[in-house]
Amino acid sequence: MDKSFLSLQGKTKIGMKRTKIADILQHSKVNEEILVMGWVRTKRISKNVCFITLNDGSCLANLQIVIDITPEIDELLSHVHSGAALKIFGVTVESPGQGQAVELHAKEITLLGEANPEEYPLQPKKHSLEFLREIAHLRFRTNTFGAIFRIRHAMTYAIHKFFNDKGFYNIHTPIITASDCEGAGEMFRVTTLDLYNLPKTEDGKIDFTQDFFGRETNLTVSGQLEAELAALALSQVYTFGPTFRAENSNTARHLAEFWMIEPEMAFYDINDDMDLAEEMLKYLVKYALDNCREDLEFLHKRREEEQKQKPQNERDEMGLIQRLEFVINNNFERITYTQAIEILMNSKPNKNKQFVYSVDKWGTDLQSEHERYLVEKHFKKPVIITDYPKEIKAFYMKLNDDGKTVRAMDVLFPQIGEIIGGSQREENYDKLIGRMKEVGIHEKDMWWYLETRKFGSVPHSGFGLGFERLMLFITGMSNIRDVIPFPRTPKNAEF
RNA sequence: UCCUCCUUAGCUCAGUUGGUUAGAGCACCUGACUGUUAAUCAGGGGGUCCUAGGUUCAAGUCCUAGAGGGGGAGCCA
Repeated sequence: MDKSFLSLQGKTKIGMKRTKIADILQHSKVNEEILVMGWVRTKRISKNVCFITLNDGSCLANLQIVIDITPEIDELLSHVHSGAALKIFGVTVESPGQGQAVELHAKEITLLGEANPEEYPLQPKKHSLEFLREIAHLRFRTNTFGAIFRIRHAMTYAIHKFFNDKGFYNIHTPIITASDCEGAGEMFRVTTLDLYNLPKTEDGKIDFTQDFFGRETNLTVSGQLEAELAALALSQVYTFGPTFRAENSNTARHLAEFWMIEPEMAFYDINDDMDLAEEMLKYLVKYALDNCREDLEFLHKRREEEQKQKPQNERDEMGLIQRLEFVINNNFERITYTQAIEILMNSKPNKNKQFVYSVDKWGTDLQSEHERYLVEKHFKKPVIITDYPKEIKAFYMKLNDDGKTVRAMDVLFPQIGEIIGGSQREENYDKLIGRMKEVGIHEKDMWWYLETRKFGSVPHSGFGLGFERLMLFITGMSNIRDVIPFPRTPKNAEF
């Protein structure tokens, strides 16, 4: 017999199914026979009774297990520590203690997996997020990361539901690509060539014709161009997949590998595009509030504690939940780049030279501090800025009649800055060729993209939403490494 | 990549002007306790003071270089 198996009264029914803790806490009445499995958070033991809080990830809350101590059970319990996995058969009883309505009176306990307390790093106390990042394989077992990754799942589902309900089709765009069309940043090379013995051409360059694809290939930086191809037949499509940037960005808002949602819609102009972006963001925030209440309230309290550590002037004006509700209940402010520059030039911090980069002329890109001023100080709500100078935007964006600006739109959120970047696309073949020449993109590399402008070209628009940026906003976390299970950043690909 | 701060027990941190054997709380182990909620109380074990070099009679503490991490910036989503 399994040594770790110990029966108090031996009543497990053969074939009995496990009940999730979320279901027990929500639906169970007293005096029900139940089988649970999960991981020990804490154990408190005295002479005659032992309390174990058990968590199985189905919800934030733990189930309290109550065990009457006998000599045999005492021996088993000496092997039970934080992190151990248990299977428990018992009967639900009304809890005489504080903190929970029902608890499980154990009849039979099986130790599924021990956790050596000398080595197990998680304790029933606050750990720093930096420390937990170093044990990303175990941080799922904390309240904070349990909540975050349950919400992350809910947001993934809500995104697919939102688009599905609107008649969009999900398109899987390639992860390995030969084009660097967007110029969105440094790319990761994909190759099967022997790096210690590279084949060379006669003029001494690397001979990529011998590589796996017979040409240079990279990991994608965006699925947008491929999504456009699909949109010009299926009308409304979206991608939701991983994207990669080899930029040496060391910030709390950048990852080398992140997930992006890129809807692309035929017959949409820039205003339709903005309407969709705003509708989607509000839908997702509302979905989180409606479906992730317990986890959000935990993160709300967590953030409140965090804010107390900060000096008064750096604290948030709103709590996490208030901020989410505020986004749902207020329309986003829509202004042009030109209006934004005017507001900034006349702003107090600009006149008092409080900006690191002062705003003195039309045409320069907005810095983080300027975006934050507009969103957090001037309008105090999400802002959409449109019609940027063409020089600071990508080649595929539709040129306005003024010849100077393009129909781009950026959605700016408090705390995190740019959460969405999008545009109406240039559907005119000649204008698109002209812009490509200006920025130095070769026609022959983009022949397939250009053909859509030759065969039944229509006005169309789209945008990109950084999934982890959305997660930052929803969870109130401040570092992007804490809203993706296994972050990829410069010098870090552990796990 | 730039600026800036940090690195002391498993974790969170203290460590005075450079001066004897480097401390606390939590965790762990032992004991006490009939209901705990990060239980409580008493006792115990636990250290490459990030690494390398230097200054000094003496370095956790000062200097130089490197590694790792945080915050901010750039680039962007």
